[in-house]
Amino acid sequence: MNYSVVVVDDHFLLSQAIGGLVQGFKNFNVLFLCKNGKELLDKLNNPKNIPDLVLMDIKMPILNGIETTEILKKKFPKVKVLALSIEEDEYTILKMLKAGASGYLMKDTKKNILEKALIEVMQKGYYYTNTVSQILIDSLENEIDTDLKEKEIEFIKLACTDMSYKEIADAMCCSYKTVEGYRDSVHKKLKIKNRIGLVLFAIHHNLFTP
Amino acid sequence: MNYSVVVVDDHFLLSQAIGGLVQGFKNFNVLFLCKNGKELLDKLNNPKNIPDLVLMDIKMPILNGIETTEILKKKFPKVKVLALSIEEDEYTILKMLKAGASGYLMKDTKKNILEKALIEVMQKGYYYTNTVSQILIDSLENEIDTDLKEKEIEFIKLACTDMSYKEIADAMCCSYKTVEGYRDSVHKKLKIKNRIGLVLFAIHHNLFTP
DNA sequence: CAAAAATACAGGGAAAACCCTGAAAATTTG
DNA sequence: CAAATTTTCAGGGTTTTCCCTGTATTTTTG
Repeated sequence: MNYSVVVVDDHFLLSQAIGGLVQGFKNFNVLFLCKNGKELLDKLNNPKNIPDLVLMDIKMPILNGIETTEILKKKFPKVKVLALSIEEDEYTILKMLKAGASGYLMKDTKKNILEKALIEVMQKGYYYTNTVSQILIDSLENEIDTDLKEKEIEFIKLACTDMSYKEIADAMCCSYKTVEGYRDSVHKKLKIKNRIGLVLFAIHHNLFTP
Repeated sequence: MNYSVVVVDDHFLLSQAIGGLVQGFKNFNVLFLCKNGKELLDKLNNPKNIPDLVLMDIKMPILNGIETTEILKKKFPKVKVLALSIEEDEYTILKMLKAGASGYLMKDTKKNILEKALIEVMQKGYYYTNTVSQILIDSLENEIDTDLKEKEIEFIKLACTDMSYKEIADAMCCSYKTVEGYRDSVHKKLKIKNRIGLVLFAIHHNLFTP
């Protein structure tokens, strides 16, 4: 059995190099490479381009890994997604797995682990490292209260620019006092004490990419 | 002639994959891989480990690419350094070239460009893409006033946390008014209008890694 | 060594951010 | 449809940030 793989990553050298590694594995061949999620989804309109597995980076321009995975799994549930990211952040990992990824490989992954992961995902349907499993278990216990509303997320993204809250209110077409309300609830939910903390949270949790 | 290459990058898959690419090039072989600058410098204490060329990432834990290159070029001026980074930020590129790098490859570099760059660096002594050349020219014209003082850089790093300026003053063992002075001069130099802008600048220019 | 420049710090005022309480208006739900 | 909840927004006060002018103190430089 031979499996086709697509690598999606905006870092060209990385995707090309990973493609090379995958091509070297038994039973796997690389179909093509993509620079971002948009490019991948466009390509998949042609049935010839549908792979068995997608190796997907998370931080990407235009359409990131989480959004791309959500759309991809809706349209093509059979295509397996293996997340491949530099960041090892709990929140992001959970988001990616919720979106439908079958596994999550970190930046310190070695060649033979990549091969093992590819094989297990195609055969068992999933591959979780110990670190990822532990995060999953912890998340069940803690039940992280991070169900941010749409408006709150929109606010956070704007709070990551050098706009004042008054300017943010204009941009969101609402009162300045409403923006203060968003800020207060976000501060409470995320246990953050000021706007700098909010920016750092947003970056770490991929709500905002600087 | 056969040249030895060392790859320094905290992203294991990337360094391994790039190592694979380089190993495939004529006249080049990979000596070893490193996870950060500290690891590289330690290894170089053994004369057997001194390569002809180092492919160096910039964002790394412990010791970053700029600092590592500075130390490396002082101790071993003959070793060529080729920067290999995800970020294409003017300030960082200039810093890296000033530190002694013989070239700067961006994230969209392709396999054959990498080979060409390696060959040119070893033969001509340098390799600059059009983008990098343009940045160099622009910098000469604009003479970017970004010679931040030590204290200002220390301040910026602290301003990237959720500390108040009062707390920063305590941390820096100086008056609150002095901290305000640092802030004002930094705002002026970098043409920034508030603390969020400063954080974003610091991230983009690798003064701070979130 | 004197002039110039850089550095550390102050006063004081305006703007923005922070943080309560509370109350219409809209939405969800039994 | 009425009750409960969520969302939007207001008043008002405190703290922090921002920004100006100005002045000793130290350092650099001709």
